Amino acid sequence: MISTKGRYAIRLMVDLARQERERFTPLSEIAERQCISKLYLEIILKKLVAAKYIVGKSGKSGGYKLTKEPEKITVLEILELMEGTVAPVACLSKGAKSCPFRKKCSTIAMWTEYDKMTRDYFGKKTIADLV
Amino acid sequence: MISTKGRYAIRLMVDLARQERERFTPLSEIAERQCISKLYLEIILKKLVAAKYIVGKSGKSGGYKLTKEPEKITVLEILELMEGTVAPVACLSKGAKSCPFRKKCSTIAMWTEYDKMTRDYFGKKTIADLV
DNA sequence: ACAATTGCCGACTAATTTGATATACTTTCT
DNA sequence: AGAAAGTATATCAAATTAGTCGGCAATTGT
Repeated sequence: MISTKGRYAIRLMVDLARQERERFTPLSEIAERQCISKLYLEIILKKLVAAKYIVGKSGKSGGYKLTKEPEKITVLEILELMEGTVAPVACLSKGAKSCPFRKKCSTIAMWTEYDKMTRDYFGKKTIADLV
Repeated sequence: MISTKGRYAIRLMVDLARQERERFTPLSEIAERQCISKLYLEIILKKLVAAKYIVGKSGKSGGYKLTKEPEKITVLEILELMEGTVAPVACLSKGAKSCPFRKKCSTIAMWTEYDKMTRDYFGKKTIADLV
């Protein structure tokens, strides 16, 4: 299940996408609109800033804004950033240690197909689609 | 992400489906074949027995067997039994308290569609398909 | 210049889930 | 009787989740 970090991150990006493009939107404004704790949102924003999806600006009339068009940001990217992976099972996430049982595993094909479906769905969905 | 409970349960069902239909297969045999701790598998089997997917028989030449044809058991059923839900987000799982933010939520439609895809995929996949 | 505003950073915590393990007991067949 | 098997209950350590808190740094409107 997608955690609040991933879910909130998407809502946050959509919220920013709805604002005037060049304006810096303060966190307190977003938090209030989205009904999410400001303190908790900070953690999420920090990651998004580090990954250069948004930029922050301190001081009066500071805030956050997107660094690129919402059309060019997929939901998959954001989810992978926040959740680490969207793989349905541990053995399909990147960096997973190879499973010695894999060759005999009766279920791996099913998980692989489902993983592909998932990546396809979220990889085609952009932030702009949700605005 | 699907936990080991769900994943092991499916492998276990497939393993049983591969055995002679009326024979009781002892847990130790399954555990060895599937490389899963016998003690841990017990927890999983207990749930499957309680839900009447399999029956256990004590004593010598005892073990477990399926109660119905593998063609009639979907992966979705097993996953829901073991994981509680396959919903991608909390607000779509059954028994979730209604979200006051739902009407304004920019992402609920996406999650709902993905949830439908998921239920469709696993609802059509049966244990027999994995044998 | 300065005070208010806003982001940035690291640590902390409480509750829950996960992936088991251990022990004792009951049932059944030979 | 005794071995082989399932049944039941309890416990546990580690990780994850969802948040909170306090303080520092940057910026700007006046």
